[in-house]
Amino acid sequence: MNFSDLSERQQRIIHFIVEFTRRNHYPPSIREIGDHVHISSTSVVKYNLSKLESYGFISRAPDKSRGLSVNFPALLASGYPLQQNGESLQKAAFVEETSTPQRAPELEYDTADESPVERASSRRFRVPILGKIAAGSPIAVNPREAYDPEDWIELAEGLLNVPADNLFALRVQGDSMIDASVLDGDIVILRHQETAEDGDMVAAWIEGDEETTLKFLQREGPNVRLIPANPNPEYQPIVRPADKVRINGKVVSVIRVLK
Amino acid sequence: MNFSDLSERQQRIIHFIVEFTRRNHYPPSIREIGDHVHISSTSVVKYNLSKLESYGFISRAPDKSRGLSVNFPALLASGYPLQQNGESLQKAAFVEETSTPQRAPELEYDTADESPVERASSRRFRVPILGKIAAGSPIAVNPREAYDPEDWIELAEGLLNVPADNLFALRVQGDSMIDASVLDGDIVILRHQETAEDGDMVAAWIEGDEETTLKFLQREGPNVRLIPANPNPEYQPIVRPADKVRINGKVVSVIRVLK
DNA sequence: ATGGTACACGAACATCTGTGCGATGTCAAG
DNA sequence: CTTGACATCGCACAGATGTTCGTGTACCAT
Repeated sequence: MNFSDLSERQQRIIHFIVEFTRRNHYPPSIREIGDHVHISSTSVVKYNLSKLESYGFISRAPDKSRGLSVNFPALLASGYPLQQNGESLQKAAFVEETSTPQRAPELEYDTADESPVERASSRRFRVPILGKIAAGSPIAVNPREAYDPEDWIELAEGLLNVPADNLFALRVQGDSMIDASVLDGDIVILRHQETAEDGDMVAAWIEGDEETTLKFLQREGPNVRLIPANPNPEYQPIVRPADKVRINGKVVSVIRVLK
Repeated sequence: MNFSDLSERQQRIIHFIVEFTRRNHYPPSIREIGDHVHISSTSVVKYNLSKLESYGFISRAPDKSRGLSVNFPALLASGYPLQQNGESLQKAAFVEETSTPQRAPELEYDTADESPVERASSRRFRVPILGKIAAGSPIAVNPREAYDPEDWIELAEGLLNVPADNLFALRVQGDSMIDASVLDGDIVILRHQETAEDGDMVAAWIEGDEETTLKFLQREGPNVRLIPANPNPEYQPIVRPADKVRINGKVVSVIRVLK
C-alpha cells in the first residue's frame, strides 16, 4: 500500500496524528482528528483509522482514549513524505531535551501552511531509529513495530559528509550487504531522499514487495539495478523499471557493532 | 528540586509514566497510574501529578484524557536516574502486574513485551572522541577527563554488545585495517580495558613507539601478535613480548561515514 | 433493475477518565 | 493536647471518548 494511494482524508489523518503527537506529546482523540480533518462523524474517523490500521500505518489500543500511535517504519516504506515531518521529528526530539515541552494550547492547524522550518543550525542533531530494514531475501519484518522516540543516536554534524537534515536510522536485518560491511544488527543512518546516484547504498522499495531492502543502486537506461553485496548466489541483483522502484533514502553512515 | 527528594510514590509515578509511554506510545491515564503505583484513589494520583507538575517534571493538559507528558530536561537536570528507568522499577511494575489477577488479555501495560529482546535497556551514554589513532600522538586514554564537548557521540546502551562503561572514540587515520572495513576517517568506539581476547580489534601501544595503532590481537605464548588487516606488504604483523605491548582498549563499534 | 462494495453521516450508547469534595490518618509545631 | 498542613481515601459526577448501528449515496458489475 502506497501512502499516496491513501485517500486524501486518510493522508490528512496521518499527517494530523503525527503533528499533533509531536506537539502535544500525546495522541489525538477521535473527535479531535475529526475536527481537524473536517469529518463530522466520529464513526467515519474510526472507519478510516481502522483502514489505516489494517494497512499497518498506525496501531490502536481498543477502547483506550487516545490509544493510537503511528508506525513510522511502515510509513516510510510506503513513501510517506518524511521531509515534511522529518524536520519536525528531529526538532521535536531536540526540543525535548533542550526546552520545556509546552503544550500547544489549541492546535489550530492548517495542512497547507505547515512547518515553516528553520534549519536550527545547532551543531548537534539526533537521528531517530525508526525501525528495521531487511537486507536480504525477504525477511519477515514486523511492519507493526511502532516508532519509539527513545531510540536515537546523537551526533555532531561535522561527523558526516552530508547535511544533517532528514536523517533517520534503521536496524539492519539480514546479510545481503555483508561485503559492504553492513551486517545483521548494524545500524544504518539514512538521509531521506527520493533519488540517489549510482553506487549509493540505498533503502529501496520495489513495487509489489512488502518491504524495503538495502541495496546498491545502479541505473541501466530505463531500469534500475539493485545490487546486494553478498557473494552468495542466493543474493542476486534485482532489475526493475525505474518507476517500479522507490528510493526511500541513501545510506550516509553505518554503525557496526562488534561483539 | 532534586529527583531524589521526591516521595517514593512520586518517583514511581514518573518512572511509570516514562516506561508506559515508551511502551505504548501514549501516556497512561490517572487510573492506570494508580493501579501500577498502588494508589487506589484517582484523586491521590491527581494530587501527586499536580505536585510533579508544580515541580516542572511533567506537563498536563487539563481535562484531556492522558493529557500528560514528561519533561525530560527538568528530570535529567534534577538527577533523574535515566539509566535504570528501564530496569528495577519497571520490573517491579511487572511483578505487580502479573501477580495481580487483572482482567482480560488487554493491551494493558503490555506484559507481552517481557521479551527482553530489543527492549533491553534505554540507558544512554556519551562517547567522547578523544583523538586520532594510527597516525598521531599517543592517546591519552582517560575518558573521565576533560574533552571537547562538541565531539562526542551519544548512543543507547542497547545498541552495543558490551557494557557502556569506559567508552571512548577515536578517528582512524590510515588504512591498516582496511580489510576489516575500518577506513581512513572512520570512527572507532573502544572500551577501555587492559586486556582483550584473541581476535579482538584493539588499540595497542608498543613500547618504544610513539603512537598507538589499531590492530587485531592474537596471543602466541609469551608474545602477542598485532595483525593489521591490509594485504599490502607494507603492513606486517608485529610480534612482541606481551610485557612490551599495552592494550589501550578494544574496539566495540565502528562508525563508517559514507561520502 | 439488482446486488455488492466502499465511504460517509449522525445519533445512541457504553465506557473511560479527569475533577471535586468531604472524611480520615499522620505528624510536627505550638 | 490542639492545630493545621500534608497525604490519602472513596466516591459521585460530568465531560471526554471510543464503539455500534441504522441509514444514505455513489459506483460498478451482474
